[in-house]
Amino acid sequence: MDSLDYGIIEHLRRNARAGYGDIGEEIGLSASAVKRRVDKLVADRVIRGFTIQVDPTVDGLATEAYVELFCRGTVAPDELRRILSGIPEVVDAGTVTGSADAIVHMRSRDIPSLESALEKVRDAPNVDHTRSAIVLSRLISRQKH
Amino acid sequence: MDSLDYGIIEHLRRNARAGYGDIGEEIGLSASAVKRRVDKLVADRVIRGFTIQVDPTVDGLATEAYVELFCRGTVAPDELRRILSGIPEVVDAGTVTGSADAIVHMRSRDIPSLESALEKVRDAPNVDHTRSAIVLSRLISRQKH
DNA sequence: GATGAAACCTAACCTTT
DNA sequence: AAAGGTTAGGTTTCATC
Repeated sequence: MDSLDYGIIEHLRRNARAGYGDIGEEIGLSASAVKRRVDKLVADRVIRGFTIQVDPTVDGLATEAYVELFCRGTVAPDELRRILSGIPEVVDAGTVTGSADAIVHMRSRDIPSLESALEKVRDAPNVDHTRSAIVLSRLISRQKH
Repeated sequence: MDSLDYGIIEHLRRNARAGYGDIGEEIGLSASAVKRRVDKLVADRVIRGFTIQVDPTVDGLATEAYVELFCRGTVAPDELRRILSGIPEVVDAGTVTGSADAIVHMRSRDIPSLESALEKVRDAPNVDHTRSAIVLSRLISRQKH
């Protein structure tokens, strides 16, 4: 991971379909050298995948909530991860400092489907209760990792 | 936007570098038909961009927090957006129901840089106070929209 | 959907450090 | 050995029909 790799990642972030030649021109390498580095970055899982950013309305996932999760006793992060990974509406989650054990960001089609996803979260073992804040209007949405 | 377009989007989400021929094989279209559709999806801003998913540790943004934002009086969402968009550490934010006015997801290098970013949020006009929950361990991180 | 020229990807081989 | 350049082939893209 040197500055050339960072340059490649930076370029691919802006345009994942860029040609190796184009990238090489920017950072000062030949196309094949760039390809070798990209292949290595993918093999090393530095680059996790090539994807597209899509207009959110296409998914019809217009309803969002930030949910605080309160557990009974101590719950292992791995167990929480296992539970939450089975709920597709969970976009983002982490254990946190403060009175809640975790914060879960959920995205769903509408309020009823959000509610049923929330029930799945609440029905998990050791989950005591949740506190939800429904998103009224999205302010920032930056595409990061 | 018919089912073929959805198929194309689905395929490109999994692999943004897929060839038009490969995509066409899956959905039953010729390579040129796929290219025309992809070009149109990009022109119509349904596809917003082609990008990569990168190992988060590469960015060195290891510290995260969910911050509740409490404002004085009423604050227009547009004003909040203007303020928050100037703070690069803000990954994600939305106005919400409940006692807080907004929830802001921040990502930063370390605790000191998170703190200074938080100060920028708090120093914004009409922001009364904030309540932060620092992320201890990331549980889920799904690449959506 | 098909065609053909231009661009690109890819792997093998060579050079340099 | 490790990393970049060069070349040649096969494939893909892209404009046109």
